[in-house]
Amino acid sequence: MQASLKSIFERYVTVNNIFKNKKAITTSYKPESLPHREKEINTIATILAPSLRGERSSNIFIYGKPGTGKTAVISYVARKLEESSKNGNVKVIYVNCKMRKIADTEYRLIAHLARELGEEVPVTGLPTEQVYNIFFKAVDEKERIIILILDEIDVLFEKIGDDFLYNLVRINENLKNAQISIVGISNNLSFLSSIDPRVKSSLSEEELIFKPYNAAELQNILRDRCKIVFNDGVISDGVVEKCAALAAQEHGDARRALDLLRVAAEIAERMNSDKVEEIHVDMAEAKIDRDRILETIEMQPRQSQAVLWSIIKLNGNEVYTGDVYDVYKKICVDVGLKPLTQRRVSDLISELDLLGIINAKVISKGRYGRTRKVSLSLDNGLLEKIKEIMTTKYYFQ
DNA sequence: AGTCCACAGGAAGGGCAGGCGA
DNA sequence: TCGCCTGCCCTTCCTGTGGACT
Repeated sequence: MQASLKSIFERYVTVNNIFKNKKAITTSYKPESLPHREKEINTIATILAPSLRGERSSNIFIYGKPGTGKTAVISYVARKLEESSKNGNVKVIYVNCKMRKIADTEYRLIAHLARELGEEVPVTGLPTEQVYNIFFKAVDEKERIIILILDEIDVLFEKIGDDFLYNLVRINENLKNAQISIVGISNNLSFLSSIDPRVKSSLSEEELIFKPYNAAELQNILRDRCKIVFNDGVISDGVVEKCAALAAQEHGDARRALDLLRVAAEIAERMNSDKVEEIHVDMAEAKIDRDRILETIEMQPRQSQAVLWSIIKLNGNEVYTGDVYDVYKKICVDVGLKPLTQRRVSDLISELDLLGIINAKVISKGRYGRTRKVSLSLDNGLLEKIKEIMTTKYYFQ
């Protein structure tokens, strides 16, 4: 092993100046206290408490912007509830509806729920009705209360409509032994107004709104976490304040604040610094955005990358859907891809827009038609990096 | 006011893969 | 093996649209 490499590894093994418990700042960490959410915790606990006596509690609909602690609070209460339930008669099932391959179709969602209850359901092949039957049977197997948490429920609704919700909120009518309570979590308040009124009234028997954290609250959250995660004195003055202020600008997102702190500390560690300084937070902010976009682009299917490449090649001009499609067809010939129809390419442009990689705005050019004006939403440094990846790794010319 | 353009975007359905039960 | 089912990606067909032009 080269001497320099050896010294790098040795330094990581022998000294770890910054982190005391790095796991405590990862997304999977479940904190033992949730500052500034005591009221919400108590409210939810009060609503769900009847389940401990074997009675069905009201369904709850929770709304709040990302990073306002919705998932953390409900997971915390659910965990405590399961711990308090004697003979395990309370079962909590948590589903993140944003997860692909788990909850992006009605079949997959119900199959996933059935699997959570120990049933085996094939990935495809069965009629959806049969999967419902398997799930209903598993639920009703014994006397118990099931609390079903559907996180980002609006995402699922957009994909598959509200039939599944209709079936789930009415499930208790057909159960003999068990009862189900549903907790729906959403970032989007208008979601409730777009669902079937019967489903809406059942789903939102209780409603809770999580307000964004302000900068002072975010600072408290970060300071609490710093005590667990970092060694004493490694966080310089102003670092916590800066992370909190940046996250407060983004609708009071605690997750963003913690991410900034974590990445800043990692950068400081990599730079051999004994302390995390404000400059590391600036670098962390740039790195988080950059990594997210690069990772997203690399995960795109080749057709989508070809569309993006055609937009990159046209960058700097007035670019419309028709122009993108013309260049895209040439690129397909160059790299041996079968060109898709304009209709499909139009959808791919929309998807890239949704991912925040490009901006696509529908405009009308009068008698010259209605189209989308497309531009890149990437800074020059990132654009150069993307060009490098696209040409060397994916062979676009 | 009517026409026209270049699409946007919804709906329907084809074709394929993967899987099940008989 | 066959018929049936779902998911996914895609095409085809269609209607709708905003504003420049006539």
